[in-house]
Amino acid sequence: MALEHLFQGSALNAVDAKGRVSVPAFLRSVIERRGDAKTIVLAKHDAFPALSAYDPAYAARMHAKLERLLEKEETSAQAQLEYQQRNLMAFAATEEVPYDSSGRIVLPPMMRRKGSIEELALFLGAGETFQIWNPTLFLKDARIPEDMKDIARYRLEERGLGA
Amino acid sequence: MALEHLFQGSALNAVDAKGRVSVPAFLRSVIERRGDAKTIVLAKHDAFPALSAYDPAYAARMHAKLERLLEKEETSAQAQLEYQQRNLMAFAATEEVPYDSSGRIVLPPMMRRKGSIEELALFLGAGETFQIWNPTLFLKDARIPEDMKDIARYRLEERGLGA
DNA sequence: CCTCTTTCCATGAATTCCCATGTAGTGGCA
DNA sequence: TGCCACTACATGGGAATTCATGGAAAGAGG
Repeated sequence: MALEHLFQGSALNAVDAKGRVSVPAFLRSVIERRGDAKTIVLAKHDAFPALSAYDPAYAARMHAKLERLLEKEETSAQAQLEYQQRNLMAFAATEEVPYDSSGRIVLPPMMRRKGSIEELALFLGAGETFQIWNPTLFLKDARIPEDMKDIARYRLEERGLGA
Repeated sequence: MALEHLFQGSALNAVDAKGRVSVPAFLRSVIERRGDAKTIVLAKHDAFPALSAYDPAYAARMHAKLERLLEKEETSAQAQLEYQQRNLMAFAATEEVPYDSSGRIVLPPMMRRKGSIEELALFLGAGETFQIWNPTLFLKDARIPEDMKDIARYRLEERGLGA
């Protein structure tokens, strides 16, 4: 996968009273290069108390991969069930949200809660996907390297917040 | 294959006294992008006590797929029988229902019963198809991952129901 | 004529769209 | 090199639309 199609960089944006957030322009440009949808897919991150986000084309590839797996493996009841579960997680537990001409999405209330997002959203590029964090939780999480936290601190200072 | 336009997201809608339910707008938009029918096809889900639903175009593709399977293994009488059964299930055991201008369908009584749907219908995107559950049964089913149940619980709370 | 079904209208809430503003970064030009 | 338009972005507010949902009216069938 070409480098110019990977999500990278970081930004800290405000979430307004209506739940709107600007998706950083540098992430949007990657989304639009990877496919031409002006939409992102949101999911609860499976390891962190944050959200994971990606473009619809990525979601479609995940689906295709699941289907191929199912057809290969013998149709044991166990394999069938696992397929059903993963499929539900991949689609029912995610939400596709469009961003408007100014690049904003509205964080669906459910996602906002699952990701514990409050008034600030920390965007972090992660290659095939990117993450959206509550910066406070990010700084608290013991699993996050100090260097990464420095980035978050920098973004907070830049805004005159944090300290 | 139509990798774009997959069903995703979740919603909990009311079923009124006449058996009417609003199909969530985000699912309708996928249906109409996949083909231009304002109709959904309902079937009993083959693994869960719920309904499976999709667009007419998907039904047609399933049929084509079954036919191809048959031609491949034409020699086997066993395969013939399986084909007949699956074809019957795919068509006789399904109902196609149109939704009106406000996006509502009337759940056919038989389907309502097969899916054990009462006064609430939980819609879950599942990629090529979506599911319609009685939220109570969903929460009871041991095969459903806890993360998925959280979503159902959230949708119930949102409505001031459940816990 | 009565019952069941489908169509139409009504409404409140939620969501989307559109325009306005501040700010920062870019490049041109004297 | 210092100043000034110009543009891209993030953000705010309010207006206009859409959505889910209830109920009434109209139509079909027995």
